[in-house]
Amino acid sequence: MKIFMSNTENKIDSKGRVSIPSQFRSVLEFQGFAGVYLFPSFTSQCIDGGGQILINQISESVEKMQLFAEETDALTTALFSETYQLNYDQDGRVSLPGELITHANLNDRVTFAGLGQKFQMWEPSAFEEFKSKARIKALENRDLIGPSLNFSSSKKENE
Amino acid sequence: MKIFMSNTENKIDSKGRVSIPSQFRSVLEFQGFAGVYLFPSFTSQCIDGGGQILINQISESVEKMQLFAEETDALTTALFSETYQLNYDQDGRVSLPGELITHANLNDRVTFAGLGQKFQMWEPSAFEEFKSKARIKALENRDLIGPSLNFSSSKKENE
DNA sequence: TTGACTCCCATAAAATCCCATGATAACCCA
DNA sequence: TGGGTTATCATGGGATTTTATGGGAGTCAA
Repeated sequence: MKIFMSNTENKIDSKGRVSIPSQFRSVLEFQGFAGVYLFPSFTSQCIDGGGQILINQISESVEKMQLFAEETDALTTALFSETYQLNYDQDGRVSLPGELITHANLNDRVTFAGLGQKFQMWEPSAFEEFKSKARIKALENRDLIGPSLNFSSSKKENE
Repeated sequence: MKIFMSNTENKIDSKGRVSIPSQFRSVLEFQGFAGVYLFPSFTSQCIDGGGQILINQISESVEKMQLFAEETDALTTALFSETYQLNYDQDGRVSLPGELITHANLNDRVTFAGLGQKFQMWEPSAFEEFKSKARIKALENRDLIGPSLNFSSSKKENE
């Protein structure tokens, strides 16, 4: 299973285009669609992104809901109305909708961060800040992760 | 599976015409019919819309109800008598029936919002209001959605 | 014949295609 | 192992296409 990992900082050019990192593209295309799905994160000032698998998971979870219920409308509005399907061009670039740029407070650079089945796009300095906090949380919650990871023995390596 | 997503604000011109967003058109045509089905929303002051798949879903769910004849008639009347099948022209535009314009309280602009298998048409400022409420409801109901979304991680951010 | 609707064309803005460049990484071969 | 060649990638920018929108002209029915 291919997943999104590592992080890279790319430029947003004068036309508003960004290159999707080539490693991410290979994950996306492996999922069967040469494009990305992007939406404002519910919890952070960043953009959440993923491929066909992520969208399928979301679609399936709402498929069985009632057709004409206000709750359904509210949920699907939150999920889909701010989600953008962007095919990238042959150079692997997309142009970001203004709504997403605003939400993530982007200027001319953006950091792509792989999170496994999805990824995030951050204003670079905001990402650095988030990352250092995430590291602390990860250490606190390391017992939530399966035994295959040997965090306890590596504790000392953090000097 | 192609679905309706993202949102765009389009103009209603002096002849009462509106462009169906091109991404929506590609979903509709993928369903085999170059037109839209529109009807007043049951629960909100907006227009519900969709393609052939949505209409099929509605028909099927009515059939499964096995109601008495009078009840079925009442339901199908309510559902279908106010439903308009509008073919768009070669520029992708339809002219909205007055009844729908009245129901959604439209002036010269309308926001198209994708909700997955259907979409909605709103007076732009009314949509903004609905969307912000929808976001809050979605956060409250985040457990309904699969683990793929980072809804759950937000719990920890209360610290 | 008037109004509603459609067809057709024009236009400006936005999105996309296409090609060029420099930087970096991967490769190859002596 | 080192040095040179090749491939890949991110990025810039011109050219082309698509899209939303305005408006003229034709069609049809009441």
